[in-house]
Amino acid sequence: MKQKLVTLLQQSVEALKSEGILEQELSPKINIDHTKDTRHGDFSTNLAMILAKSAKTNPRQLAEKIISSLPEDSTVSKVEIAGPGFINFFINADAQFQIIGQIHNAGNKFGLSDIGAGKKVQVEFVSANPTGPLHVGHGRGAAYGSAVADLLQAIGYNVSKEYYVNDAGRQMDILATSIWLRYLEECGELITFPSNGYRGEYIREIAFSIHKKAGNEYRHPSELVIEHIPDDEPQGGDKEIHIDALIDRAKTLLGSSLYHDIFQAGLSVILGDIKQDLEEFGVTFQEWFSERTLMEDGSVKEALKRLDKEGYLYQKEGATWFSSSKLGDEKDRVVVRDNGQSTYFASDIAYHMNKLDRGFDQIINIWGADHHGYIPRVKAAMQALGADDSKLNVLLVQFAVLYRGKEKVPMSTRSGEFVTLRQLRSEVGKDAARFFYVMRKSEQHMDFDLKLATSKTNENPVFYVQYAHARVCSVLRQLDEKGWKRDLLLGMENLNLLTEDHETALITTLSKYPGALERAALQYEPHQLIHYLRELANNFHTYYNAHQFLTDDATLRNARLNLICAAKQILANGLTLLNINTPESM
RNA sequence: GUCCCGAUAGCUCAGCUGGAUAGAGCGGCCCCCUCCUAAGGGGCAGGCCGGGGGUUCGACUCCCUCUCGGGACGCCA
Repeated sequence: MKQKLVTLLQQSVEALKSEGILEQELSPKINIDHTKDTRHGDFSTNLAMILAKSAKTNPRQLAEKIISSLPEDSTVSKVEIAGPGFINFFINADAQFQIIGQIHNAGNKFGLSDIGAGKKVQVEFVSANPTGPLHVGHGRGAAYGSAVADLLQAIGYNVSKEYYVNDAGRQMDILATSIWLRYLEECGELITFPSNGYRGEYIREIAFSIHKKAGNEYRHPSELVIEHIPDDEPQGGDKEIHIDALIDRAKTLLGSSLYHDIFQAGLSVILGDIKQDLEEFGVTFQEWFSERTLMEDGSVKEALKRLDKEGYLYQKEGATWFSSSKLGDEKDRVVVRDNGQSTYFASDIAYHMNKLDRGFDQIINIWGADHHGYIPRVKAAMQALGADDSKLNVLLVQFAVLYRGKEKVPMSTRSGEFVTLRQLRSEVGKDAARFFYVMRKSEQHMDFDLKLATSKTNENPVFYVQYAHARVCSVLRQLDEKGWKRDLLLGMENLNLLTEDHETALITTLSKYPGALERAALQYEPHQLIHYLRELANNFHTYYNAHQFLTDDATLRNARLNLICAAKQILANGLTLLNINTPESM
């Protein structure tokens, strides 16, 4: 409908050009908006106000001329000038009704489009270190990332969802060592657990199962384990030095093969847990990309070689630096440490090189907001690799701050004191969790009150939307119980009986769905879709309370049924896209 | 100190790439089930859109500045 009005206005502008009223080279962007107030018609444009200056006349006069050279069209019943120079369009009711038939014909495909034209987009998200279960902070990234990806898919992009697994590096060594120490405890050794180790209960569980399976195979006396190890922080030492020494000790005592066993056991259990957790949350990935493979297959070396070849690497103080400051970063960054190990950032450069090589037209990274300082250096790396860094789009997600009532819940992965995504799901359910997470703008701080979210009294907006869907289903069941049958054709032929204010409002809202979906997708703002669905549900509930659908008059009844079934379809399309269930009864 | 994000009703937040009288939910008060699930609906009260400048026909929206919150600034990942 919008497109149609744009075309009509374009024709009018062309006509005015040839009359010499408007300048030839003018090609204004034509803006059509839904009106907020029905007294202003259905659509409006600010075209006259935009062009008034260059046409050297006032907006209302110009609007007059635009209207008079507007071609006749059967869908437009009235055109008015209002306010400072808005041109308001009133659409024929018959044309408005068409949306119901369109929704019925397209079904669950209604709203989908090919705006993306099949362009390849990669969305990388969650990518939490596999050192423990996902917590509620990761949950937000998961919900947001999958929503963004699914929305882009819906408007015709070819989307690939990916999880980058940080299965290399010091954190993983700390994990392996933590497991080993718990294992030693399991064997009966007396161990003072490092303050910097992973303290979660899941570590003990992994240790327990290793002990159960392998007995004392990995056991060493605690005296040997702690011999000459520098003090931990509580004893006045440095916790980092302490844990690094323990890692070295683990590697020495166990040897690389046995150490790798422990490492691998930890990784596979935790990663398996994460995968299952996400799957139950309705989040799936095409690719789980391992950081370690980048190191093992030489990609990291290759990436550094390319940077070196372009003259972006130099040596200083025993380390290798990338001169990212030449490319917009605030300072240069180390890529190979003085101990010969490459940094996390080096892996990241290789990873993005890999993404580029895979030929994505657009790369979207979803990161926690605390990583925003990384954006310039990654973009710098992409430029250094000869790529267009505008291909990379980093979306930031603020952490959710948890509250229990008025009390802030402290969270730290190390201390093991955190609320997991799994706990959240079991308490509030998948639907509520996803809905809540995506309800807010991603870069907005979010207060997540567990008490409120876990309370059985439902102030939860997800039910409001789901209930609208269930209510339509209920009406259809009632129809059946009354021994009536739905007559689709009869309803379609009598849509013109839908003249109540509530009905036109609902129809208008339905017609906004494709636009809402498109905007939500292109702006990476799934919350816009949520807001749309709430508006739609509200329109429906109001209508439901004001009018009886199952009237004795079969023509009116079937017309109304067609309308509410269209509403049901859109509710289902939107909720399904967000991976939220559409219950038939509640 | 530099950078990022935020500041809108008592609370939590929207405000659709600058538009007409700033909205919703919750909380408060008042109404609506002989009627398709009241997990619903209707109404009332509640706002210097953080302050101040600027651009514009027009600003919650864009620019500058200040104030106040949150976060980031490692040879950690």
